[in-house]
Amino acid sequence: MNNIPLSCSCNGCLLRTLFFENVTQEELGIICSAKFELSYKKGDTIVREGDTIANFMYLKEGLIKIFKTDNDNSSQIISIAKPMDFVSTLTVFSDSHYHYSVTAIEDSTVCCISLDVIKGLVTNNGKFALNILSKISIASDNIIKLRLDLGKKQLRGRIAYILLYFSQYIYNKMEFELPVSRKEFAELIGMTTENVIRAFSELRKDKIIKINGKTIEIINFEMLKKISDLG
Amino acid sequence: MNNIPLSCSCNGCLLRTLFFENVTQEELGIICSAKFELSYKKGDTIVREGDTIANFMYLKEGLIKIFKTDNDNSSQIISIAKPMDFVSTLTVFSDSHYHYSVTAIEDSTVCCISLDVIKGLVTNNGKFALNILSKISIASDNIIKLRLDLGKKQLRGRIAYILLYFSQYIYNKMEFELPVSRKEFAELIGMTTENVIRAFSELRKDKIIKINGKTIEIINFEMLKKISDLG
DNA sequence: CGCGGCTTTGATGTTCATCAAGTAAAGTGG
DNA sequence: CCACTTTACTTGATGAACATCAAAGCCGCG
Repeated sequence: MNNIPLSCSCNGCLLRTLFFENVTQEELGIICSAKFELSYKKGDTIVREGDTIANFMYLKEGLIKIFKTDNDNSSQIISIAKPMDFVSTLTVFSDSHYHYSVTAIEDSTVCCISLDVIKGLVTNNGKFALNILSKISIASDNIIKLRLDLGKKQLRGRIAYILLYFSQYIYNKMEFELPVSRKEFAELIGMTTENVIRAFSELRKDKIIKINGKTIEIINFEMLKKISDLG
Repeated sequence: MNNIPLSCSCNGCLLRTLFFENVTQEELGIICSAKFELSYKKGDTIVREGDTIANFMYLKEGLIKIFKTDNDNSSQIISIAKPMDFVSTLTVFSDSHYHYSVTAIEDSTVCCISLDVIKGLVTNNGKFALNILSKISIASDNIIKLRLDLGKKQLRGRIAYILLYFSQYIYNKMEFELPVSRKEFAELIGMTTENVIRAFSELRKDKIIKINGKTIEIINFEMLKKISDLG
């Protein structure tokens, strides 16, 4: 009954444990032959606001930003997604067109499965449906929590919060390459580029972080956490 | 095969068209006997952050606020929900406890169905599952859109935006009773009570709105829309 | 090599929070 | 029902936080 060719890359893929725990071997065979992977270089556009939604996409490798462009040339970054996160944003099941754009901020690999195939699975496999519901809810709630948390902090608190987010949630290291420009950082926390830079400089002068271009090292974690919590 | 008693209130309920379009008469019978309605007076707590989630709840009548309380005694209002909207917030399918609190801001009626019953329907009825997925996505996306829109505006823009939200989305009238206090308005847009009042006064002086206590009348719609759009 | 975008710092003005103080409204207990 | 307390509302004055404008150095890329 195992319909997956041994050569299929789905066999060793971590994403299986995320979404496809509850599917039969037969269903996995369908997914495996229907799926295709796309690679993107840093800076490449993966999804453009207004595009028709055809595929269910999630991130296998890399890092992406989900954002919205305004009439003028300013943007708001909604969230940063890491491997195992949705790419397709939340409107996959509720609209035929994307509400937001997605761009790779590191070299990335995206796994795509036709939305029709996924909808077929949801229709025929109740456990899969419940699992997807749960995953969608978590993804939404994370974004809402991010926006609420940022909304009640001011500049320094927001900066500290996002630095900790990168350090703990994305890289799990005290030293890391900032994957976004100062401008993008500003677009993520809703402040100006200049003030992001100023806050960085202050944190450096106060010996809370070390900065070398895009490389950030957290040298006073406790203080950074305090600034994030109180500020 | 019609298992709904003619006396059952589900028969004439608008909520049926929202969630239960795709269920069989038999399934509707199950829902009908499992559901129960709860009434709340203005100011009553419907859900408290941290409570165990037992029911799938949506608003039949009234108006509610979904909010989060901080360690100190300040709150952030996440959104205002009107009839046909979710009450249970988004974590129903992803966590066993509520992340947010819900309070009635007008006399309200909530329809409750055991979460087990809903999960059973999702498992056995694929079309129902897809419909729930779609509704959950829309609810999430609306909240995210609200937070993003507010985030890029300043005081006057936020005030105008929310006034239009009440006028157009909730009441569909140019004159309405503001369902929230000045303090709650401030908690919704993330500014202080004093500045909300000041902005109201300015809009009144500029003859864009009339204010009489909680009664608001929009007398220059175009200008209010311009303020909302531009900032 | 030079252009454009990113980064950095400083100076200036706007927007907003905070503090203070007073009025109005609404609930509470005798 | 009235005195009392509390909560909501309102305005002004002040300072802090932040955006904007300006200028200069840096870097990558055609």
